[in-house]
Amino acid sequence: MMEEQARMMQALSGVTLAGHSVQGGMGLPPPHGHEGTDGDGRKQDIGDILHQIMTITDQSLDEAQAKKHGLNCHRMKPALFSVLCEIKEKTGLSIRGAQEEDPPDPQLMRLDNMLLAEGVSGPEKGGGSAAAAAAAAAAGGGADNSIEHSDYRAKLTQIRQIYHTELEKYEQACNEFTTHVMNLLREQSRTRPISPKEIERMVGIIHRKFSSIQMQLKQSTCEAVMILRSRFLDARRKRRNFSKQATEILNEYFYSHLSNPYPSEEAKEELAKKCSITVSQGVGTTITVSQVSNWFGNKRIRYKKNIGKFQEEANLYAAKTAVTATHAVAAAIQNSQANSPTTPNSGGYHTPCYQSDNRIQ
DNA sequence: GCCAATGATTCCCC
DNA sequence: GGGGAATCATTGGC
Repeated sequence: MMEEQARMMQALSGVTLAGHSVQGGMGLPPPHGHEGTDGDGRKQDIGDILHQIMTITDQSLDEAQAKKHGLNCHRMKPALFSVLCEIKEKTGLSIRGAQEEDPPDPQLMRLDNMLLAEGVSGPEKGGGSAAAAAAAAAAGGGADNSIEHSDYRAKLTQIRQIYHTELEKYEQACNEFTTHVMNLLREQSRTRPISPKEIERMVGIIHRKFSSIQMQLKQSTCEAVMILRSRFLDARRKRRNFSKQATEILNEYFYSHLSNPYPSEEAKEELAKKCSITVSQGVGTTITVSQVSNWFGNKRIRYKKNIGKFQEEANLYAAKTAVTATHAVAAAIQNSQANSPTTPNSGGYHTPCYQSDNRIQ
């Protein structure tokens, strides 16, 4: 370090301070040898000033402060600083400067593109994202997957919010830190040679550090989205057999409406609700309207294809519903006898109407 | 492991 | 858009 300083002093003693007057009128006491030739006198001046700077740390605090103040007010200070800055530029810093123009990181670009495609970064599209729709489409889902769809969107929105909050925090911290460092360097530039370029470089370094942190955030956000997507799609792709109770409810409806096994939207909703209640008691899953539609679609075709095979099942449900109907009628009669005459209880479901003929076309 | 059952998906038609 | 038909893919019993 001392060798470096000595080298700099040596170098400076031969430097021409272009554009700066170095003659007389100094804030400090006149240096020795001032009466010599003009060139020699200047060299001697600079040598003395540098000597004072170098020895400032060896003095007491008060002395040093006084000397520092004197040096700060010295009319040659700007010239000296500019030369020192020039030397710094020409030495190590210029090498670092060459590394500044980094090409855009391809990994960062990939992450940015992905976050944009998933709807995490960039403008929000209706609270969800095109990706949600794309995911639904990729899974081949029909229009009615609202439960899973909204769930996916809600989680994606959550990720989006966390991402933006964190990003904002990083940006704020980056700005605060940059301002702090810049102020510090500006303050220090009064006592040591710091060029604006150097400050710029320092800002660049800080920004790069913070963007590497941001990259980590982007990476973990991408991972979170990937996990969410895979879970969402897996949940849709995996087939789960309906519970026994759910199948019974659907079969009861099917065989009791064999003449017209096409439940209305309301009936489908009601069936889905009923099935979900029974299923949730057992497995913990819900059945959607589209699943009910699928079930009836499959059932109609399979029944039609092989009526013989399903005959036994049809009889079973016919008997079962007949018993239920008998009980309902008995209860109604009993009820009418006990109270005033009322209409027989038609039950929560549809009246059984089993027919031997197949009306599916 | 095989195979029937079954829920889901896709394509096509009306 | 809903339904039929074919097909895929998974489940569960043997």
